[in-house]
Amino acid sequence: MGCESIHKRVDPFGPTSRSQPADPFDVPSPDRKISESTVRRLSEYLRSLEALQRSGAEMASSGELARRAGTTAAQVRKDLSAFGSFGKRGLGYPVAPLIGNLEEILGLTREWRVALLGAGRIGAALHAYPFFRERGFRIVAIFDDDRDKIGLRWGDTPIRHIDELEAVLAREAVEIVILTVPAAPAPTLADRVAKAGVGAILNFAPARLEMPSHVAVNEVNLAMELELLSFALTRGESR
Amino acid sequence: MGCESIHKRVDPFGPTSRSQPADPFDVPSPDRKISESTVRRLSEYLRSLEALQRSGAEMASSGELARRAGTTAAQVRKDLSAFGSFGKRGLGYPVAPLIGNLEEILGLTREWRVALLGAGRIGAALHAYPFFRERGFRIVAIFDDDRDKIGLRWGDTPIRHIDELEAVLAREAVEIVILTVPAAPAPTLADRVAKAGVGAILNFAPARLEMPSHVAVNEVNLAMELELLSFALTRGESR
DNA sequence: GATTGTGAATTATTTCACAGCT
DNA sequence: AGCTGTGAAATAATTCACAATC
Repeated sequence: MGCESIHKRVDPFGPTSRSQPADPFDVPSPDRKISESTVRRLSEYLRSLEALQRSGAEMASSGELARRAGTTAAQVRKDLSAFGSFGKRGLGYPVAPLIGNLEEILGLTREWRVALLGAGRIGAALHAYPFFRERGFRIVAIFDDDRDKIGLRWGDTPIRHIDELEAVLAREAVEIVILTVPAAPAPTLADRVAKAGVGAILNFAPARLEMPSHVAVNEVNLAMELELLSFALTRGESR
Repeated sequence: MGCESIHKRVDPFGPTSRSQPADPFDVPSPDRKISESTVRRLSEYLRSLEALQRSGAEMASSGELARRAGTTAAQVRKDLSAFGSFGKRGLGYPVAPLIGNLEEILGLTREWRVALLGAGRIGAALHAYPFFRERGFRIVAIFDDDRDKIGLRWGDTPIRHIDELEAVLAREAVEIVILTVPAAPAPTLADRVAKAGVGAILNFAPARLEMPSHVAVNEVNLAMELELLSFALTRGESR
């Protein structure tokens, strides 16, 4: 989208790589291309499975998962089957192992080193969002260009000046940058981030970033989300 | 979508209604169903056109719009042609009038009365986001359940207790609710909001809302957006 | 008996290609 | 000559339906 996405252009859903040999949740890399909508649903399944686990369930059918994730049973099975055979016919999917499989597929079994570019309100909200830590997204650097903010700390992490961007991204081995700056500086900053070797950008600035295809970009446009509702209300009024 | 897209379930993209007779930007309501991805792109075109207008352009070709919005010329023409013939063959689309047309299509020519449900950091960031005002999304009510916050004001708007939800939604004629509460209370609150007659919900809580089909729901899941990048990095590493 | 995994059928979306204006 | 608007073709995503398995 979501879907898109629209916006949301994550290019490198390209073909396969080799999976590590001695992994408790060895997931076969699929040969067919995985669509963004499939990955979004996998993330929903993971959320649903965690809820199921909390409520004590050990097995879950594709129908149950579909109900919780807001899709169809066939869709659930198709999505999962792209990565392997995780279910038992007649019984469903084992909850705990499937959580492990999905974490493996989504790359959530390791820690990701994240930098926040823009220490404004959205940055602050994201920094405080407990989920990020829980899922292994660790904010290791924060940047801003406001001299008044430089040197302040959010938690343990000092706010550094944008001038130090390249040096700190390298030193901290940052892999993902979250861009929460205004639209105007966003494209230039994104270029610098990409040149510094960062492989993924989550962009909250209402600006389109043109990036080399090896950089994954995901756009979150809050304006657009409201406009979508405005459109729905405008057309839906008669129903 | 995104776009495809999971999450982001805005149902009522259903068929047509009558358009008002004496409108400066009378846009024919299309008969075919409009997909969410199309609406998302329309929003991008609007953004691109505004940038073009600022740089003094009077006409824009589908190719130029496509380049800026990150899609193809054919896609731009298809998307726009679903709502009418806005271009001039040989010349392109007139920038200013098309902005008007898109604002009309997206329902941005009127003011929308919005309530914020949850006065935490995400709520604060959204409240401060200047775009909302500019586009006519006016926050007329703020709710929280934290007694310490009740009575505080954000700008002109007092933070009210959730107990007053139904009364204030009705009194303020709220049309859109932005949910920035934790996952646990989200479904119950969404039900109350829907029962109170609100037609659209923008949900930031990581919880699936099951709503009657006349309520448009749009989910923004920040967790998922990062997981998408994690997936891309995990599979893309070899490229 | 229930439920998965998956080709085949269906439906949706995007791209092509070109006739028709300006 | 340049560019739109749009059917037709191609591609992608979803749903169906059923054999295989527990």
